Amino acid sequence: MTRHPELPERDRRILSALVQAYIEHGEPVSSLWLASRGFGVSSATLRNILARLEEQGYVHQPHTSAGRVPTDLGYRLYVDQLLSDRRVARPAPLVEERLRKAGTIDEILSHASHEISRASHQIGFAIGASVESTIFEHLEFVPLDAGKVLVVLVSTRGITHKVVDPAEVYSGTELHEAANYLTTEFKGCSLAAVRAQIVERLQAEQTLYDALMARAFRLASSTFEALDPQPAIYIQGTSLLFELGSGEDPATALATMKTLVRMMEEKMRLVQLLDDISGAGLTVVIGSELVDPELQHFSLVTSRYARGGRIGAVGVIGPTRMRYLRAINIVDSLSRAIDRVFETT
Amino acid sequence: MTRHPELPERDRRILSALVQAYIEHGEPVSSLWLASRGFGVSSATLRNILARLEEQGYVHQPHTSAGRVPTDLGYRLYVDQLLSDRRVARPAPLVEERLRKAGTIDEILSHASHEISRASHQIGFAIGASVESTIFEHLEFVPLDAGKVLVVLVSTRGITHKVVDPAEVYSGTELHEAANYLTTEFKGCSLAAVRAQIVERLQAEQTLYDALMARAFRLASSTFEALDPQPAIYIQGTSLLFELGSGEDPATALATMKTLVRMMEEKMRLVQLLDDISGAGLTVVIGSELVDPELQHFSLVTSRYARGGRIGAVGVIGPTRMRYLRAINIVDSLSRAIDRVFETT
DNA sequence: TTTAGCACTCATCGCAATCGACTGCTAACC
DNA sequence: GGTTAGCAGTCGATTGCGATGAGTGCTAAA
Repeated sequence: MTRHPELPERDRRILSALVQAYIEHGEPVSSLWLASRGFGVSSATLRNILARLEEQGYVHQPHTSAGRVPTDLGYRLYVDQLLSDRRVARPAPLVEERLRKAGTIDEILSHASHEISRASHQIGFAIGASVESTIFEHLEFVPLDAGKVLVVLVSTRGITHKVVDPAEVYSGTELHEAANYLTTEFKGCSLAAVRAQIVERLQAEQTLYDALMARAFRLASSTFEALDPQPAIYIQGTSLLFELGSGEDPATALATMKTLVRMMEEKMRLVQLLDDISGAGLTVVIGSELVDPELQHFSLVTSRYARGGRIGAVGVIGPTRMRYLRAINIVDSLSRAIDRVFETT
Repeated sequence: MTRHPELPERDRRILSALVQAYIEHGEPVSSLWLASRGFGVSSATLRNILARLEEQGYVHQPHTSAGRVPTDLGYRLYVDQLLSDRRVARPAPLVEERLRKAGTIDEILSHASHEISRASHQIGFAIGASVESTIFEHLEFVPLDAGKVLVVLVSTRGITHKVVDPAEVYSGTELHEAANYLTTEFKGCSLAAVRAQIVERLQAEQTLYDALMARAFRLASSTFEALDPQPAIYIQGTSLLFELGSGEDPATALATMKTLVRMMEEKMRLVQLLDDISGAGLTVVIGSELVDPELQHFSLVTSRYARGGRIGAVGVIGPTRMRYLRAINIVDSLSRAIDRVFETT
């Protein structure tokens, strides 16, 4: 995992120190400041090194008489170093316990995103599986007043319900039998497959040799036709938005908030973004490495999980100048916790 | 509804024009500008009048050589005048139709808040009933894998579900019978009453002359014990946050956003706030009239609804400098639409 | 009571001077 | 060759100041 082999060890240490300092204080780092941090060299030497690092594209000067700020490439080297040096994240048994107590997948993911946000002081998110990879488990029809029917659908994604108002009237026992029939028929199939099957069989209705089944399918169709094809996404930490902006000038902070609030609303864009990030396991994507031009100033730390038939991702989104070490550890330990919880469910 | 009787008609007209101008342009209004709007008097006269209005607390000067800005009292007079002159809001049949299509109360209120936000370009909200005023309708237990049970609770508030993992094992038919028993037993009671009854009967378990009922109550207890005592609240329009701030200086806009984002997170505070507003029907509360010191610069336009056993409120929150006329009409027509929808459900 | 005229106030803008935090470069040094 | 002290140079940030102009309050006349 060690890229950038051309860079001497000392330069690399200095660059890391610079990145850390910038992350901590948010101001351009000067040669004098670095010299005071005990590298055994003077500020003049550091100036030479910094000039070289700038030539190589790792750092950048906002203006001639200013210190240096890491570029995305600089962050990249810093993060790569973190990832290669890193020990396995210490487990967080307390958090895992709390996740385990949450019943449905929805609740688990909601908790997870909340936990990530709380610990990282950034916006945390968790994303579940799409209909393609969600497995149908159970269906139940509950009669309500006035001929309406409550449909309860249980799948690996969790439980969803919906009230439908069918044209025909169904008796209580009929509903019960229909649900039983559909459950045994489709148990173990993906939701997408179930939906396809239902459409298919309805179109060739004559093949349905039993009136009960025909009615069952008509009832089921309204449940499955409107299934959201996108995976659920949980986002937490909107209130931290304005903390990230503190210390910087108001106009920048405002722009940052705008972008992120818009992102939060356009959840689908975030889903798309995460789909694009192909890497398995823990991944860090920094600023310009993201395709979306609006997100040039943000970084994404994500980790996929895939256990017990459930797949998805958890992660953090924040400014490129974020505490990567902390974020990486939190995301990693959370995704491991989710793995374990799903494994034993 | 006409307060401030001491104010001459002409002064009042001028004040209204000033408020409208300020709402529209967001800049202090000068005597010259007002003179150009055809009151038949010169700017000098207007200056005299404005000086008097300032003395009476209706307007305020940011600094000596600036125009006038309405105070909260000024807004109050303007709004009172609007309310007394106002015709009944024109109905919005399209919106009502859309609301009617939404099945559950949750969906109706969610739609309503969204509609309010969209139409008013402010943050819209809708708030439902608390457990005290929600009526129990129906209960269903659905067996899942590994002894877990899905509890589906239908009430006037909508449908909620929950997975419980009971210590005992229940058969499918037993669950069915238990649900039927509990449903017939409690149908029509408020959720709060149901909860109280269950606790009571469990504590005096010996009075339960039937093992089935005893088990049914134990199962039901876990469903009802954790019922959220607070009413549901739906908030929409967060993305409009930054539109309100545009045009003003970034620091102010940032502060505004901070406050509102925090409000959105602390939903309970908003609920409390709404409870404090006692007035029936349409109410406008302006800036300092709100107790909360953080909300000094915001106004609230709300309207209660109460039909078909459901009570609650819908409304708009925005800066004191908001388009009151528009907000009032929207909130009023929406709350009437909700009234009608609930009436015929 | 209204109005014209006028002096006065005060935020805003542009501009020049100053300050100071850093750098880049050169020349000496190990 | 790498390192360091010293110094000139750059450029953003801050400060001070005068001009500008929008808008008021006041006074005296209509």
